[in-house]
Amino acid sequence: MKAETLSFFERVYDVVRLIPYGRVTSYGAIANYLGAKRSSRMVGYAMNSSHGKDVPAHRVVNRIGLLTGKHHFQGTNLMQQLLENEGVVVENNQVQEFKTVFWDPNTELYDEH
DNA sequence: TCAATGACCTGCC
DNA sequence: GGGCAGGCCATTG
Repeated sequence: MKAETLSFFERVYDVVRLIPYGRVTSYGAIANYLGAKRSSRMVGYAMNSSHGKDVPAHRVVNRIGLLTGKHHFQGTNLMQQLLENEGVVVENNQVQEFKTVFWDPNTELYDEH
């Protein structure tokens, strides 16, 4: 909430907000986009602090498309509901066609054709 | 300041 | 091919 808070967390939020509608990404992809591929855990940790912010954390899943953070959402299947609402097929807490709905900031934003 | 946590990822058995 | 354990880095107590 202060200038000091503006760090990895805010950067993660910014990238998450850039996720298009009906698309999802992984923690590692965001971390890699931030230049800290090894800080993938920090991305998830940042999401933990994203509560109360306009950050579509439901669009962020692990590298296998598993809704690991669903447990942290308000409802039990709220995260899945939001994803399905955007057209993302989710089953057993797992995103179907993950590679199809997957949105890699490194590829989409930079777009190094 | 030190130590522990964490919505992960990669590597090894 | 599947499962288990360790490591990384930043934030919080």
